[in-house]
Amino acid sequence: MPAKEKQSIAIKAAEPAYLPQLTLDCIVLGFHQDQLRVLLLRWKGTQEWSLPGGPIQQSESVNAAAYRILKERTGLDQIYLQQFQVFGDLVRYNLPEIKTKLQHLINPELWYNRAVSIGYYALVEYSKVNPTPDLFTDECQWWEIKEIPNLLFDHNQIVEAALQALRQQINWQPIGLNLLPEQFTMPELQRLYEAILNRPLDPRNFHRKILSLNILERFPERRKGGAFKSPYLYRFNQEKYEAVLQEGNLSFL
Amino acid sequence: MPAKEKQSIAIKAAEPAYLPQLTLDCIVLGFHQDQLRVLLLRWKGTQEWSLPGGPIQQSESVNAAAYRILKERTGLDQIYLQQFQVFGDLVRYNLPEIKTKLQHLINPELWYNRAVSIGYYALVEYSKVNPTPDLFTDECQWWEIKEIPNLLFDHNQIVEAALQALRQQINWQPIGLNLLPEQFTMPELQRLYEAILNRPLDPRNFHRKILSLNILERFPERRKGGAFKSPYLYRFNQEKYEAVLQEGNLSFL
DNA sequence: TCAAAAGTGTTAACTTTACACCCATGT
DNA sequence: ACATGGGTGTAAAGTTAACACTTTTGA
Repeated sequence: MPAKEKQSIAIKAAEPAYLPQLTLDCIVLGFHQDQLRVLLLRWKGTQEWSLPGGPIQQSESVNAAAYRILKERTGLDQIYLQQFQVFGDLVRYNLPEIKTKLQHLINPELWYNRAVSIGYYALVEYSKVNPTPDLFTDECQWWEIKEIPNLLFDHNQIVEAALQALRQQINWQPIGLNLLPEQFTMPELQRLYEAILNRPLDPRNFHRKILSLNILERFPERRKGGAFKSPYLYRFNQEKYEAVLQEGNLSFL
Repeated sequence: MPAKEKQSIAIKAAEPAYLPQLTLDCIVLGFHQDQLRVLLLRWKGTQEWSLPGGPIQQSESVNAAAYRILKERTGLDQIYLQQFQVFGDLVRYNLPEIKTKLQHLINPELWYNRAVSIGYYALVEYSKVNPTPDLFTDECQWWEIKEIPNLLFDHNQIVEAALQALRQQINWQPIGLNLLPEQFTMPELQRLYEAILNRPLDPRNFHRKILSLNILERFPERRKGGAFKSPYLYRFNQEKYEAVLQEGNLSFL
């Protein structure tokens, strides 16, 4: 990278148009081929990966910053987003190591000694996402949750914390549906839950439980295509779903 | 207040020894005379109340800042503390109004246009607390949760959010015990739960449910003193309690 | 002896779990 | 015809909810 560009990126990151020493990290989760996946970015000129994220502008709320970042990285704007934890330890990762690894992109003097990060997880429909790198990265890609490499910063821990938070929440609220396309089959939904909870579920009990929430509508047609009995298609009833999310007083699975 | 002192307080608040534009608010909950209570501070020379809180030092983690503030306001250091939400809206309260109300304490020019606040709730044993005001306030007092006045900033909303978070958590974890003295009776514990959940509970079912957690030990003696049957005293078994907190896989009440 | 609050058990309703066979479809 | 995966019901176990009377104590 020419020195000029390096300089301008670095200045941008330090600009006082942002809240200093505060960042935001997003765990963007999708579901594809029976696997939970997370969106990661590869930093320019390196093989180093990290979560999408960044600073918060003075002129936007923290939630708006999360939506903005998600919009930039995925192209989507109607997204289920959940703030789940603040990472505020004094030493969250090996800063000298980061400075060295990224010195070709960011002037080492411009790093804060510490920053606090607000963690969000987002649930998105895999097929609608258009993964887009940011200024510092030149690749944005889905990774299977079980194959995530060593990430920069404390991002491995943040992913782990996000998954724990998600597993908690899924006990109370039918979050899983945000990860599926508009039409989906019961076995697909079940595999999604199995992926999130990381354990097998009984199909008969699962079926009964989900239907008892009364947030699904079954289509008359079935999905064709495999060498087996065609499954029914469902979609979820947005209104009833919202009502259930509001109340949040169901225990689930 | 003499101009000199005003100046020094103001400089302190703006000192770069703190993370800029980030603060922390603590909802300190206690239980006394069958009522949930919250610790509030009255600002010097005003009748205005707010939550304890403040900025985070560069040299301390966010959690450490919360413990520090709690220690300063209550004298306690072994406290159940739970980070529950970040308040990051662009406009969280009427800033010009705040500047005016507190201009005798803080130079209006020193306020940030916005700040993000990290909300913590703390559960403490009422009788052990020694309420202590901070630099800006001259009174620190318990208020019944149902009688909280209009607070400065967005603190009424923050209290409301804390209570909601607490009610959620109490479904999973036997939090209530943190609010009671070492020895307590079953009816006391029940009244605590009723205060948090804001609804009556059946004493027989409650008794059974709590005991089934296996975290309580009953003393042979009973508590004397009222014109009625003396209740048994209990304490909780720290080890088993910790184990239950860890797992967090019990649904409760 | 009376008033106040504590202690305690049973049943019905509901929820959760465990479990296995037949069906539809494409090759 | 067969391999693949989808759809479906029932019974037992466990959990939750509803409900009322007797006991102890101090005044």
